[in-house]
Amino acid sequence: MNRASEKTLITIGKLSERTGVNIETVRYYEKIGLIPKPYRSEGGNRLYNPEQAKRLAFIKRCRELGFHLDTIREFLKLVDEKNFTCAEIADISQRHLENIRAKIRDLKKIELHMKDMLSQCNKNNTPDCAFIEILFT
Amino acid sequence: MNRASEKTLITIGKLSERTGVNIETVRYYEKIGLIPKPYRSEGGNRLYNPEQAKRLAFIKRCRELGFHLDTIREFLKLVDEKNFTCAEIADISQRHLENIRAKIRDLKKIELHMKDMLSQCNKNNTPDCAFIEILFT
DNA sequence: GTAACATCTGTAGTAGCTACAGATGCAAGG
DNA sequence: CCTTGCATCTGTAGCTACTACAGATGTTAC
Repeated sequence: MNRASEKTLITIGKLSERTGVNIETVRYYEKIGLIPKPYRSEGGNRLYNPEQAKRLAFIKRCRELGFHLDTIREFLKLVDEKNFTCAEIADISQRHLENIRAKIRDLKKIELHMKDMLSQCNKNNTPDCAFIEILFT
Repeated sequence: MNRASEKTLITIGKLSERTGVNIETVRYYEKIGLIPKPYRSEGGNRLYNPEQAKRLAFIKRCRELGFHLDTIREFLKLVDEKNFTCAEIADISQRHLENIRAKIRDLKKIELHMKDMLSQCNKNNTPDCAFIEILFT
């Protein structure tokens, strides 16, 4: 650590604040080896540099897109080893996109089914409910 | 147990087969009190009657619609106690429908974002990937 | 120096299953 | 009657991706 990097080191609290990733989650990512072990202060508190913050932000964005941690791990490995091609990344992402589309289709089916059943309900204060009827028989 | 009911009792394997619910899952539902404890054979094997099979099928259908076990538990309690109104059931279901719609909206946003990023990829066998670029910076 | 806050480690809990291990139950064939 | 082989049994541990503590320290501002 040189003087310049010391200046830019931040605590886990600041890191969490800036990336929007929970402190506990940051420690969890470290534990499972998704992010490297950070520097420590003399007392033992974690200290992160901008590079590590960038890495965490990347993970956050991938998570928001619904990627599994294992897939993110794969992305990071490829990037770290500078051993990836756009075709390869695009392929993984394309498959993920298909999964998302499949999920949307599934949910739409459920939505339709729910809507349909609810439309058959009288919504009265009586114990005759089409929704329950349909599902129970 | 009378002679008639004895005839219709089925093992957990048959129950699983007929309802499409995994054997382990049936035992899990029993453990968490979602389904009542079944009869047992002299040797100790579980035996189910049609009523219990119907209950399990109801749970299965609710799960397929994405209801949480806690909600299903609530449904069953209301039905068991014959203490429900259509309005009440419809209300719970309506809220669930809203959740499903919210999920669909979220997934559609992700789909769009993914599609957009992927369209910027050159898909070459080179390590310059728009997808990674966008997420890393 | 001390109060107040941040961070530390380690463990246990969440949902809804699933996957064993190792011991029995049970039904059919010889 | 006995064996073979499949079905079930109990109990525990694992999965994903976190989250929530407890109880002990680090750090900072006054």
